[in-house]
Amino acid sequence: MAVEGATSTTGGRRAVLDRRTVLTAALRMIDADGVESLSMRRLGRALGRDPMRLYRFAASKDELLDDVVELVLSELEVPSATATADWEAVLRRCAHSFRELALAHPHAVPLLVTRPLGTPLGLRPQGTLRPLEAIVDLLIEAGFDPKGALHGYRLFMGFLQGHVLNEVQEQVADPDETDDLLRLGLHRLPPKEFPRIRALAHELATFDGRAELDEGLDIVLAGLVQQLHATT
Amino acid sequence: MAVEGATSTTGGRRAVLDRRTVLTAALRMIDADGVESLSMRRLGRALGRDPMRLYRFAASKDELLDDVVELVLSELEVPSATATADWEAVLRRCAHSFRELALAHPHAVPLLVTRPLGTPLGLRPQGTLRPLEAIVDLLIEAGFDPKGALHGYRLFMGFLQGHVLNEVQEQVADPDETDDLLRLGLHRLPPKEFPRIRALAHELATFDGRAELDEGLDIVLAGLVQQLHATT
DNA sequence: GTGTAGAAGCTACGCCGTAGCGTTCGACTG
DNA sequence: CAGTCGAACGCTACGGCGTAGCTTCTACAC
Repeated sequence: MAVEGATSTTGGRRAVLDRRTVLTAALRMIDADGVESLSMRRLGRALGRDPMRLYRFAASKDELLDDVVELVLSELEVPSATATADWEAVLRRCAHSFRELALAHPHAVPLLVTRPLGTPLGLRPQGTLRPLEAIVDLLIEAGFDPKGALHGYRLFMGFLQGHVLNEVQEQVADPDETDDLLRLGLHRLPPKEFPRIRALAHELATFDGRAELDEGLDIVLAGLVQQLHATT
Repeated sequence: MAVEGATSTTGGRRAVLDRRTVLTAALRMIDADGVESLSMRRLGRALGRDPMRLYRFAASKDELLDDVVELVLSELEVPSATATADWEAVLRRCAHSFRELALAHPHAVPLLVTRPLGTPLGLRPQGTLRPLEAIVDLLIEAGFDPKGALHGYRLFMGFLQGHVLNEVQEQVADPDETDDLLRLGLHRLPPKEFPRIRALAHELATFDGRAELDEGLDIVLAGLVQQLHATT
């Protein structure tokens, strides 16, 4: 059960514990059983190491969680300096990349949206700030003034976070049940008070996140385009 | 039943512990010191009661947190059944109410966006579902078909959550510092890699959440109006 | 009184994060 | 070669956590 990297020399000799190994093991643990299942002791056990060893790579559990967020975000496809031909297409691509990341690590989503809350910008892991830098750069390159670019980033990223939160909520109470009302547990809601929700059972059960993301992107990007043209 | 719900200060006699008292005390604790400062034992101590007593009102700490979310959301100004002529204005009002709620309880925001994630719709506290019911009702009343209304709700609420997450992040590293770069700790960022962010120090430091919410609402609501006209 | 139901409290178990300190071991110095 | 040193690693312990199980208290019905 011990997760080990490449054993270097002698067969019985374990490789030196490595920051990346620790973080990926932590992420794997979160992916498997959720954030609250991750403890320093269990992570140590999974790595076959003393839990205290982990403090070589993160000063505290909080910092380790921040680093996990950085690890996840490192997979995000972010606008690069070269591809600035069509900034709308680039943002679309980035949005879908973010969505796919969230779907690949649904249990990490609470971390993604929550960890930055307590930490001032400058103290966050730098990998966490790359999307901000890249998108603001993209928008300025596209003609926005700095303030407009920042607002655009916030609108875009806020919308994205909201969408992902919506989509990851898609939780089924009883997957074996075929009736939509029962699948979502909606039968427990008093019909007098929640007629609309109950009537939406089918729509709720057949949620197409990808299409809805594009739908939202249409609106958000149109808004940004209009703001761009209004200021120039 | 000898349950006297009176809040009266009955001289030497303590009032019977009450669900609402427990939840408001929990919320006060979160407001004061953040979510992770809330423990059953500390909450019990704050109420002058045995921690185990709290399990009369919530089956677990998780459920108690869900109930705190419900309590916070109960203050949200949600569209009422009395049909209002202008649904856009109602949504605007609701959005600002949500924002004010978040600013009043910034430490509870992680809970607000995070708690629903693990729980199927039908199993969530009912107070949590009232905004969904009300807004979908409003949109259908305004002419959307059910599916469109649901999509509209998701877009609206997702945007709102995103905005609030953005605004609550507004954290200052060093409030005494006058220089914007230092206030946000941005001086730690390597200038070569983060030129845009560093240049945005002033814009970041002077964030007008209210105005930016309205800005975003303009875009989102315009998008909804257009969708409404496209389908009819 | 006596019974009873609900409110309140106590103890204990197995976890948790992490401070402090000791041990092992490979590589380098002389 | 012996000696030194720093990094990698582990153990123990402390105070706090969520909560299961059980006992005690109190107010009222009879």
